Amino acid sequence: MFEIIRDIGAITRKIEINTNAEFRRLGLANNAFIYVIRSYEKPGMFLGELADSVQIDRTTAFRTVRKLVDSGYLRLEDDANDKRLRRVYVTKKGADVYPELHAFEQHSSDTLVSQLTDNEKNELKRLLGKLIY
Amino acid sequence: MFEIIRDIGAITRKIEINTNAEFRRLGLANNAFIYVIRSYEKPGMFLGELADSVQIDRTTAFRTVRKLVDSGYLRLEDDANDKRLRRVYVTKKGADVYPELHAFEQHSSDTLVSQLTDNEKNELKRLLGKLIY
DNA sequence: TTCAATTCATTGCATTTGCAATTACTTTCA
DNA sequence: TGAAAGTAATTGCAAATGCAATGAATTGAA
Repeated sequence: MFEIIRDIGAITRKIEINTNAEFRRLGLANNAFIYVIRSYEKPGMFLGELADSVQIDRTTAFRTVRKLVDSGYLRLEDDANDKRLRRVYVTKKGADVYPELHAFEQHSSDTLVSQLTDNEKNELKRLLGKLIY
Repeated sequence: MFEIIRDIGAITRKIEINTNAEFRRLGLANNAFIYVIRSYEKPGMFLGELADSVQIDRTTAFRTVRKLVDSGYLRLEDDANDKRLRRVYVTKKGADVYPELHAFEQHSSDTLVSQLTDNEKNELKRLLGKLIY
């Protein structure tokens, strides 16, 4: 059953290479596009929460977010109650680029599952949702 | 359907972090363990072939393999017919460590699919095999 | 209520990464 | 055959990465 791990590892690396190449022109390579997408969809996550949600090392995530703040895609806001937390939001620039990012993600996904029937697509989604990691 | 891409990305990153932590003591972090496993199972791939089979950048793969040659896990052999090619084999040291590497991979995989029935496991494997990447 | 354990963000540092370029074959095709 | 195109391995270099450590804030348990 280890083929599952190998398959998803290879798929992930291939998609990351493609997507980073696609968004390098926007300054969103090195998986930076991920943070813009997630912050748009769920505004106000704190840094560690955001990192954990995509399973990226917190220090790497921290530095990428800082870069995205510098380049104007994201902004940070101190939490009112817990002084440790800094919450992440997209700026207008981030919101403006979201549709393009998401469309490419959608396109990558469509290509990936293009040989599956609709039933199989749903089944795959369901099964992936049951995985424990 | 983009959830599929997100799920497998997060799973892959999480598993890589775990596995790298596990095999750092053997000098096999940074995905180095992957090359030992693959070279053991399919001896004689040339460098680019090995890199492509796991979807890792060829230059990164090249440097990792060189490190593994230096540390005694792998060895290279010039191809007899095509002078460009260098084929990769495990050494005794590499072969000796393979069972442990594969057992951990097996264990990670078992944990991942532990909430699935046997039928679901087989179905997941089948569906992943149909993906285009 | 106090102090130990936990959880944040952040930094230091050595290592790794990967794009772009180079060199050395090999293959193709006119 | 011979030049052009394609495919290896390899290197240069700037940037990214991630483990380990730090300090500040919060939580929990006695």
